[in-house]
Amino acid sequence: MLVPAGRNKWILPRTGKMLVEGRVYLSEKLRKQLGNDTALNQLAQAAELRGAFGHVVGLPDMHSGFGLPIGGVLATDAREGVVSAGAVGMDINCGVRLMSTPFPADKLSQVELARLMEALEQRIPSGIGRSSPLAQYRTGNLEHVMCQGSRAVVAEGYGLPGDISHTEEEGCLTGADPAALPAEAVKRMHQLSTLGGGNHFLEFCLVDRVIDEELATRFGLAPGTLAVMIHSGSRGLGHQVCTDYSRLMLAAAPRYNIQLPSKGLAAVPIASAEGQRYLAAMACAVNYAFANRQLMAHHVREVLSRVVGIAPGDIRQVYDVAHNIAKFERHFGKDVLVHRKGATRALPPGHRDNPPAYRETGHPALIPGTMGTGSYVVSGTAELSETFFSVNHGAGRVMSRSEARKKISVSAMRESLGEVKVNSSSLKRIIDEAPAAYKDIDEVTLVLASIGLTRPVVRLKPLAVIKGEGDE
DNA sequence: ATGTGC
Repeated sequence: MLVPAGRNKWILPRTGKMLVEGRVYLSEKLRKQLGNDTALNQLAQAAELRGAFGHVVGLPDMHSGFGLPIGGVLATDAREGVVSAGAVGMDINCGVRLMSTPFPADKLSQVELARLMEALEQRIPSGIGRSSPLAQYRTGNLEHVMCQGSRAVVAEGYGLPGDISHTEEEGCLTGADPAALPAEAVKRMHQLSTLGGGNHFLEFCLVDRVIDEELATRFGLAPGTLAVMIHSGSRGLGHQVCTDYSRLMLAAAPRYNIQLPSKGLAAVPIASAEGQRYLAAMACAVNYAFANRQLMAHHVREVLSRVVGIAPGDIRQVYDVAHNIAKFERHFGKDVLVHRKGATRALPPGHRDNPPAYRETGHPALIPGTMGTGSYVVSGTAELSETFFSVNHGAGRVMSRSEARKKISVSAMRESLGEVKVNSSSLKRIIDEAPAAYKDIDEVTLVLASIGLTRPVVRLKPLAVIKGEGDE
């Protein structure tokens, strides 16, 4: 199915109803690992959607998802093209925030680390179905959060102004309209400041390896220091927006003479009333997710200052990026809607959409690895234009959750975690997140770096991780 | 990913 196109690069040729070809970035090893995964079919199907522009992209962590594969990018013509809820994904603005500290990680005792975890667990509920620990965010009257994102909660005292300038879109995607939210979604916006389950986590880590000294310095990441990574999204709200609009798009597509390649890729014209409403509802969920991570970052500051005495102002936000989002951008001289699903934007040095602090360097792109293994901070280069300035969002699964539960034993998982502290007393409840269920983060991250599309900046090593538990 | 499935 894939035709080699140079080192770590493959073409998915145009066949059948595909309007554009696919470009897929995999090492030989990853291509073998992917095999004939349905992800390649899903990528080919996405290329059939009206207005598909340039090429569809499969990133090194790609694996099958609902509609578009996770680790997939689809750009559609902003005027003539469609928008697909499934091409953004269930967890709208699932994303990652990285905070740096000046604190030397080797000065942190195991007792202090345990205390940090305990204190954070008290403040941040995790797992499925949990409600906000903060009364004012359980009222359902959250129009300001939907419309202003991070800014709304920083204004209420949860954060520092620098957090906003160090967040993608400054923590607020334009075009949000709470009136576009489905009734069922409105019922589910009581979860601000909660972590969630699955691959979401809150991690204390160490800036372990500095690969690019100049960029690491510019990003404020000093070797040996303690850092914190928050991986979470829009919780039940985003899930409901995707579910309801995907169903609506499926019903509406025939009215616009749109032939759908699959249910998961249900789509309507961007210009249609349904398309506009989806984008307005999606922006609400995007902003809710930015605010969610903002609130958790506030708790991280409080706990770090209380337990180990780091001044809150010294805990800086490196950046916050979205992994599941659709945004209007300009590429190859054309206005397009870029759907990124399990993909992170990574703008190159000098790009005007960079935040001012990172205009010259390109903003940091955050790639969380698997629990217990490691994560990367990378930066995009000008050559990354061929992926619409997108990089992989993680390591990518090699097994489904159910497969992982069958094949991985608790003892094997415990061994693979090594010294990493885990909050969960029952590894069985998070076994679908075992490192063995994922690809190798080093291998995956180096695919784009080795062909000059990204510059790896630092590798982070986990010290302790908080995960939401599922069922046994 | 998810008050976890048409």
